[in-house]
Amino acid sequence: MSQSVLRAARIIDAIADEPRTVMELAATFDLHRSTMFRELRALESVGYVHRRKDGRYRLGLHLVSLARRAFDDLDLPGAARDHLRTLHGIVGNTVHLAALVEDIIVYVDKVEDPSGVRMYSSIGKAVVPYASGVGKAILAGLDVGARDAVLAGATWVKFTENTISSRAELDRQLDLVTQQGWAADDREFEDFINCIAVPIVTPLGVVGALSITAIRMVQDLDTLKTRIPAMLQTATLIARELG
Amino acid sequence: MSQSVLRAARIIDAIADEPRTVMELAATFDLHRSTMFRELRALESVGYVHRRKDGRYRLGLHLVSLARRAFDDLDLPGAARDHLRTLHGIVGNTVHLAALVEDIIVYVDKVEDPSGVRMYSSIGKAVVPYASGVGKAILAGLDVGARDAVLAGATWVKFTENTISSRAELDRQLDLVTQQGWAADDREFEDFINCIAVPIVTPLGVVGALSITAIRMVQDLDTLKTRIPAMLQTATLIARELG
DNA sequence: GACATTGTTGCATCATTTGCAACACAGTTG
DNA sequence: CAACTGTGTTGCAAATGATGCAACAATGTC
Repeated sequence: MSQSVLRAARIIDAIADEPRTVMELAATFDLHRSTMFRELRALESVGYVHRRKDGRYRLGLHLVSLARRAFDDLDLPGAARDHLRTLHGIVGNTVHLAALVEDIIVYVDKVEDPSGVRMYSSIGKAVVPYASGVGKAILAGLDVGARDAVLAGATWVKFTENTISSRAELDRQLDLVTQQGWAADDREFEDFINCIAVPIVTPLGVVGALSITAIRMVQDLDTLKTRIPAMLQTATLIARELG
Repeated sequence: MSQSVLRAARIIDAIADEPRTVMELAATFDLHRSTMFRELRALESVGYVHRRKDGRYRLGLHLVSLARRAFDDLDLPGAARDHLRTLHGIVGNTVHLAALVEDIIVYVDKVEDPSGVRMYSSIGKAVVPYASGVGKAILAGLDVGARDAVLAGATWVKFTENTISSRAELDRQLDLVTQQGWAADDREFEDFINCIAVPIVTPLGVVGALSITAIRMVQDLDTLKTRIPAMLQTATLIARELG
């Protein structure tokens, strides 16, 4: 059973790449025309591919409706929950999880440091994208269009002296974030708080980010940076669990 | 080859319905556990399904990335083009095609009545959702959330005496549109113009609408209504071509 | 109008998938 | 704690389903 399904999946991928004819696909997969024809007919009957008037096959609509549900079922908090707690056990700091939900970034989970100061941040609260570690970690992984959408309502309020206050400056920083794979918030939202964030990247792109936070006087940014490897691994584990 | 693929598709649909275990699926499809296990492993290896920690399978992320492309490839104007011209040949009136593109409704094609008056409406122009036949035909097919999104920027300008000028009044009319399957624009945008519109509905939901337009003095609304069966059939043909 | 190319179907062969049995592992119960 | 129940997982021989072929249909091309 695996062979048929595997090949069907590869055929669908080929069609996703660009619409193809029966002959092209038969040649690509080294199959007889008749075989490929039957395969495509089967895929068409379940709505996975669709035959255009010109004879080429493209992806079918049923795939889209499936994906909508797959996306709705995507449970970032659920997938992350245990890993965040494990990370917290390692680093000790408050750990935040943020998700990108339709152009806005929202905190969806956090693990407080019981011994430390409780910080003001609540689950469900929207994140200021340009003034937070998770915001920057997520923005750095988006293409221009998506980045524009997230920043559409940006007011560029200067919360602190370090707050990024222009799109140009932000874009410059995001380039760096993309390169290094993590983002810092160096007193950019609150004067006494630092944080480091890493994106959670699935085959779909960035779906969220996680961060660790510290009071500046207790731990400086360089101390937090030593935690980056652990954070990256946590992010990878969460991504794997998602998909 | 068809049988394996067909069943795989049905299994995926079952999982889309809600996450399932190997045993449940084996029972549903009357297969041995081992067989279903192997099937799911194959589907997992290509990213179509994903095994959660609790052992249940849910849809995989690869499906979502496929769907994104499928959706991008969706070519409403291309699929509609010939059918619109055929319809124009039958009814004679100016035919418009509108698409719902990310919360806004846009004219994407039209067939002018060469003998009639050229009407002011251009391809690419955004439609006023509450003051047009195609707008109402589309809105009627959307759920509350999507309807809210489309109407987010609505100004409720009264273009004519008949223009709908409140959400409540619109919602009332849309109920009727949903019931009857078509929408009218009875001098609601321009005093001298009437139109009838029908939605184009795919398995994904409403993706657009088409309309026929007439100068009120030349053809009244009742005359236009006689064209509804032809329009509905055209919409069905277009939807079929899309999917 | 003949030719070339691709689409489409029936059929016998062949390969893949299937169910079984057996083992592994976890959670549960007496 | 040990036996048990339910599920996950793998090897193997039987059986079902997929494959290529050939032949025909349909379409476009020279």
